Amino acid sequence: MKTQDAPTVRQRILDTAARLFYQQGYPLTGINQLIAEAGVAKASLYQHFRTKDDILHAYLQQVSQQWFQQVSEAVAQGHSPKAKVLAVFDMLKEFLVAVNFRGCNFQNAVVQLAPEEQAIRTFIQAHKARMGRVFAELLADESLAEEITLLFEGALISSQIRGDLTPVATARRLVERLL
Amino acid sequence: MKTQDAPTVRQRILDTAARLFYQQGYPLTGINQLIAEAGVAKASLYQHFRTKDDILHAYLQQVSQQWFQQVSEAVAQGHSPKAKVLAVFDMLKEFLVAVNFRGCNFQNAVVQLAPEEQAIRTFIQAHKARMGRVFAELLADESLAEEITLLFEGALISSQIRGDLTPVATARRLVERLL
DNA sequence: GTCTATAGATGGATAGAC
DNA sequence: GTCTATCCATCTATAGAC
Repeated sequence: MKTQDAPTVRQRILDTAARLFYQQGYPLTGINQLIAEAGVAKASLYQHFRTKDDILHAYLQQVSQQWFQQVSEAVAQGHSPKAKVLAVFDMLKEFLVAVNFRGCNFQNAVVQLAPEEQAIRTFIQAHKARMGRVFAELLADESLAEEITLLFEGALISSQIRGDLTPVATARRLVERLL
Repeated sequence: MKTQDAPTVRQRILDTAARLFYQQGYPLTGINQLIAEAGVAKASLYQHFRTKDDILHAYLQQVSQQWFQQVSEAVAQGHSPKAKVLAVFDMLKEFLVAVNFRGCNFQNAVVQLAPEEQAIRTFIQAHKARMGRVFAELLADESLAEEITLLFEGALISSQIRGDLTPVATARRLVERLL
């Protein structure tokens, strides 16, 4: 492995892409702005990524990894299945405040995708399926886990639209009653 | 009122915009494609709308009106509050199949908005608030209505991501239990 | 209302020099 | 890896002629 300092450039591109794609949206973020803010040359970018779509894919992979890192930390805090599930909803609260209610990276990406980008759509489906499995493994009740996943998704998009935490509070309240 | 044939051009633009914005997304749909498919001249378009944003706004207003038309038809079919609420979820099923799981016009729009387009974001919030009131008036239970609204939103986005109806079925099942 | 022409910016992507 | 120059397409919007 001779890639020792290469990660620096690639990582700077990915971090900048993560910020811009999330704040402005994927179609509204141009390559020119991306390289300007990342401080890399255009030729360097195209040495690490073949297309803009490749950057989107790599960025989503990175964010997915970070997301499940946060999820498992939240799960570790609860001392019962019920407490673990509720801890995930508490994590969601903190997350939304931290990102200023810009919603879910994956929901946002799927909405902004062009019809032909099937590979990325598939990746997002896998991410969401994995999130569903987190609840399913905690609860050992497939049907209940589906309901909670649905409330989680609803809380994500609704809080983004409203710009406040009330949907998460509503979801958490109902989850507590269901468990 | 001298506007008797003017609606034709304006309406053709709006209908085409509705189709393209919904299928391809707002940023990915260009004015040039819009006028080409609507069969109007560019100068004509700018006679009816000041900016592309104005078209988005008018399109959302039109779709919102049509949406609540469908909702009240669904509500009219039920013979009890519970049946009326469930009828709305049945309507959602038909809607999603008809549009091939492209999701909610308003959720999609809010995700694709640039940060500065506050007026349109406000309109979408009002649309969703009105949808919440539909459930609230049927149930006379504010907190229960919020939960059902949340399940509705979750079913919308989840079915879009998955590309099937299982989230709506899950939502409907839980709603039936809650009522 | 239509048509064409064009402005002026920006899009993604490539090539060559260093 | 950097820089600059450039390709061609597309973007929103305006102007002028008919």
